[in-house]
Amino acid sequence: MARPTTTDERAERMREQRRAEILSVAKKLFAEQGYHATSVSDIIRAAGVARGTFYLYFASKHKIFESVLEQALTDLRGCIEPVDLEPGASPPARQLRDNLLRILSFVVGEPELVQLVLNPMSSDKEIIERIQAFEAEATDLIATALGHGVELGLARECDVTLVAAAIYGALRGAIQHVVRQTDLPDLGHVVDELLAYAARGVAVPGIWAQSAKTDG
Amino acid sequence: MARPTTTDERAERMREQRRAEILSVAKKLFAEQGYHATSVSDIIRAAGVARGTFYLYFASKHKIFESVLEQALTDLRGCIEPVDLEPGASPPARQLRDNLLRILSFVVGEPELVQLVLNPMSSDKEIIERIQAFEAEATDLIATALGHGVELGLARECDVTLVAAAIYGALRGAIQHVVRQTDLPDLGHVVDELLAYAARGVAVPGIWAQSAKTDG
Amino acid sequence: MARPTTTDERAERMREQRRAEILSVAKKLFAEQGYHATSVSDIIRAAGVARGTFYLYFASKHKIFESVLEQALTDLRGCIEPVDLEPGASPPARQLRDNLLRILSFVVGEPELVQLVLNPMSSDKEIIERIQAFEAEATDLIATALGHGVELGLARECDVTLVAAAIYGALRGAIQHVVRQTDLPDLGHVVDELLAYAARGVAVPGIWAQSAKTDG
Amino acid sequence: MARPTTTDERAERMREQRRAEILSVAKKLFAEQGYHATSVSDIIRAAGVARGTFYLYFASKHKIFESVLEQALTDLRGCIEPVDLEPGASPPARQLRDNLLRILSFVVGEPELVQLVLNPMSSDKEIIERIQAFEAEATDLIATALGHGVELGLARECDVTLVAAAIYGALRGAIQHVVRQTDLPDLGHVVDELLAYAARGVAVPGIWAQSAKTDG
DNA sequence: CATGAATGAGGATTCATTCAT
DNA sequence: TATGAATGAATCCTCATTCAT
Repeated sequence: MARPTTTDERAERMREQRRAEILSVAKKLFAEQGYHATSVSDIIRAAGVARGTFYLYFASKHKIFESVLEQALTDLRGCIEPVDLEPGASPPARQLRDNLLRILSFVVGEPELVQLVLNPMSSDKEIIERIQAFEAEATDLIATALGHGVELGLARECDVTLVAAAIYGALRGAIQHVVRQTDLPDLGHVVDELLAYAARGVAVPGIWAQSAKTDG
Repeated sequence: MARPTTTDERAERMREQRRAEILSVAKKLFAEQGYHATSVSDIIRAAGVARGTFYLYFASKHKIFESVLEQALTDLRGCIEPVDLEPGASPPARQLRDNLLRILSFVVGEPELVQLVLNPMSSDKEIIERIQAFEAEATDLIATALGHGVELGLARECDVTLVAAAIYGALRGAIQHVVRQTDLPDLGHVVDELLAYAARGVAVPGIWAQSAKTDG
Repeated sequence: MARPTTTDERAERMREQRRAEILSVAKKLFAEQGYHATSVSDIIRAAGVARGTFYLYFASKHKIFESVLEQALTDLRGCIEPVDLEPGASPPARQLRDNLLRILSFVVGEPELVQLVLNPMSSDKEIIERIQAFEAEATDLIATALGHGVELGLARECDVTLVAAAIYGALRGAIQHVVRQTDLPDLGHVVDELLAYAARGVAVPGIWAQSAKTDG
Repeated sequence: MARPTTTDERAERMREQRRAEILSVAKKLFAEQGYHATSVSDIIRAAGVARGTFYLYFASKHKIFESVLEQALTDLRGCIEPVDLEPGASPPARQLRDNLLRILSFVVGEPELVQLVLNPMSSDKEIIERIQAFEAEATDLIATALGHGVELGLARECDVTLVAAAIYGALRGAIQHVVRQTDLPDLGHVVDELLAYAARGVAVPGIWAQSAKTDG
């Protein structure tokens, strides 16, 4: 406690800071120009570090791109809270709404990441596969939730994986739509529209009227 | 009638064939590896032509990519028939179904193009913009149709552009889902599920019961 | 005599014509753009012949350039009549004047050749050497004449080869000057000025007054 | 004073050295083989540097050629001191002689440059134009001097620009003559011969006897 | 003879990565 | 640690020449 920070710790912190700075700059550039169009020279120029320094923090251009992507996917995952169906939990529709709101809020704050993940202009196979893995993961999540819904009689019978893919796509489409707006829309409104659209598509006929009231 | 093909015509045909062959090989490679990861060397090796020959048919690597893309977008556009609301025309739902069926059939036959257009891994800004223009076009088409639906009382009031973006996304998601399957599913089934999902999402509450019967 | 031209002869003539046509076009292009900047494609396009045809008449791009150059040098040589010092011949100064006039007249009619020979922009070593050989030849001619002049007491003692090189250079400079004029000057005037300048430079002091009268 | 050279300064010097080394090698090759016949591969092989290193110092093959040429023209210009006609200055003939001596001395020490500037074998239009601009400049200088000479009654009336072109040509011819000698001649002798030739050509008749005494 | 599609060696340039200081 | 000069494999493209028709 006498010396809360050793020299090493301070050094470590500076190291982290520098790494973060380079990473941040790279994220911006990758999102703007794509992987191939962004050279290591671009990154070090923008970050104000020497060429050699870059390789002190990242093993290769490929690796820093992976780091950027990893961070993006991790952050995105962090927005999603699996729907809790326990008795005491808040209503599923509510949880769904909160999830969407979190995702959209995050995405609006980091539009570059959207570009990176949803329009991965220029990358190589491995990276595309990484992104597709994320999409599969997200789609699975939706499929699982949808499956539960069907079991519980909340959602109608359907080709669960196909509809999940469609829902993921719808969400993705909506996100792109939102991100492209010059002035940000009311996210609550977007979520409501989205839910109204997506939920109806899977709701069992009778249930709709009620859920509409609940959500609205 | 005596000489149905002149020498010139035959030469022209061979020229076309060769061009098509290179184009086809390039399409495959671009779809598999992306624009940057595919070198002209890759293309000529796969096509079995000399380096110079390539440039006899295409002015540059960029141009051949544009050709591939152009063809894809043109073919895709060709699948879409604007919905005819005239009295004598077949029911809109039917026309919608036919459109979807055509798109899916085409897409299933050319899975590489899907990769190219929907997951344009690696390309440069200009190309990405071309694809986004296509997406905007498609989304606009949907938005217009949706707007008409609302006016006619077939669809409920909603944020038309947002929902159109969601619908485009849903379609896109479904297509990717279909293309990824190893053994092709019954496209009719896919279309029905898709319609069931997408239509409900926008249908006016009362109408659903009927349209469900009609479509199902 | 019955048939003054056989089929072969006619064919031969046509062959010659075609060759000449290509050569002429090539001369123009080489003079305008230089050797390297002029492609075989440029030549055949301008000449309106097929690629293969070109190689029917000229073994290579290099060879056609040699032909162009050869023609130019031959024509240029044709303008020069060695000064005849025999008793009955016209006065040497007169012969000199005629030579210069012939050279300038030719050069003014074929400005491209000047460019080609005097400013051989872009050529390779071998060709440059060919041109230098021509220059050496011309300089030798001048040196010999100058030597005779010294022997005969018409020219003052001097470093004959050096002065010959200077005289050749002076002539060359004057030619370039003339060719660059947009509207052609009076060649007689140019020759007189040139002679006045060049002759004085080598004349024996005393002689000048007379030769000035003679020339003027 | 304690540390006369910082690390930076030393690095800068090394950088300069390397650049100079490549430039020197390139000058030699360009002079020997011409622009087109000299490949970047030739240069880096001769300079013993890697391909990338070349582009570290010169943006392109074209640029390094420009640098070589620029240096040559600058050095050449540096040899010329405009003739000073002020009362106290040394006699014009003397100044002329010194100029010529400087030019010849320089040229003898850098024979490659002569090749480059006077026989610019292979280059493109732009470069040829640059050289012609230099020639025009030099010719203008001579023309101006000659014009003054005429005004002052030192030179006879003549077509100034034409004679200037001839004088420039004569100088050029002499330079080529000198450079081609295997063993270098006495430059003083060359200059005297050249002056004797060139000066007489323009001197007013009467003046010659005197100036001959003065110069000789 | 004439044609022009096909060829492939060769050229200029880029850029991710290394390493001596 | 930080630096940035040096590296060279890899890329796109050109163009003189050939040869089957």
